[in-house]
Amino acid sequence: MNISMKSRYAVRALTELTEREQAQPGKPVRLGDIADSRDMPLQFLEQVFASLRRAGIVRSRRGASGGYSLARPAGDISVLEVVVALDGVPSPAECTQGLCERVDGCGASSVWIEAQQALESVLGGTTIGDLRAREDALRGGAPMYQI
Amino acid sequence: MNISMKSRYAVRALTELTEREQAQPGKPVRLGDIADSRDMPLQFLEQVFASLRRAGIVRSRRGASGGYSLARPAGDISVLEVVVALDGVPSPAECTQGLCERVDGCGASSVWIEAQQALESVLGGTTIGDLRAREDALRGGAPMYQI
DNA sequence: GTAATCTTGACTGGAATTATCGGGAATCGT
DNA sequence: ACGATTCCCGATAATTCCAGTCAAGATTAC
Repeated sequence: MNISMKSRYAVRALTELTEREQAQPGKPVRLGDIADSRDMPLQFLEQVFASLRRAGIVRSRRGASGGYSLARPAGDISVLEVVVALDGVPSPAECTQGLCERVDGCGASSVWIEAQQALESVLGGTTIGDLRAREDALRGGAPMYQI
Repeated sequence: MNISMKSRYAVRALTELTEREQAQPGKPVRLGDIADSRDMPLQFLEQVFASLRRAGIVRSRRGASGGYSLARPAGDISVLEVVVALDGVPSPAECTQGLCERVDGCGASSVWIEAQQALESVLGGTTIGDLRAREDALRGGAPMYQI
């Protein structure tokens, strides 16, 4: 169940990235801006985004006025995918990865497997786009559009 | 917070304890027997069972021909309860414990909370008695829980 | 060319995990 | 009473993992 800071930073950062892309479509977003606006260590985020890029979740453009963009629409990127890219498949116990301590007659492994499936179901059913929408809702009826 | 070896040993050990109690009701089971039969370090198990005793899951009897007994029927002991006794509430991210890094406008925390609830639902809905029954099924040659 | 930005790998300090050790206290059979 | 057995408990060691930092390199815009 190792959902580490990497994954959590990644989810927060991707939500921020989505927001900024919506504001200025097509323009890459600097990692420094994301780190600043959500108070995350920049150099740590660099590690995180390197993994996200290898996983095909974001695209990068180097050099001046470079930055990161989503490789796909935010609604097509599940939280599970992000977690897998950074921490691997979230499993409450190693049993679920075929490394059961006692292969024969271990009734316990079934419950860990079920737990893992439940976890995957929740994380796989939520996208970065969903989280972006939830943040809008949390911000109290979108002050920009208030009458 | 992870599901550590302590919790996994505990679940395995309690399943074994249940089996042995069914074979010889009323007789305390030596920890050494449990450790031997499922290949777990005895002194580590002692730590585990100290926690289980404090949590009211098992009862102990000291001295020669002493040992441990279940404090309640195996069907009334949930896996969640065991995990909580050893590792605390299993939460995929600290957000869920009221320690969100960014309280205001963090849409991400909701997904971690949902994940935790799913986890608790699975672990809370399975008892040691269930696992014991599953082992019987596995040994009977009818694998019910394969993926 | 120069500045901005991503890319990569090594490194570190601290914390958590997984035990191990050594003795102590209660209990039973004889 | 006595000794074997078993649980009980605190300290400690070995290992691994995590979160973050550092430093140098590659690529691009201007």
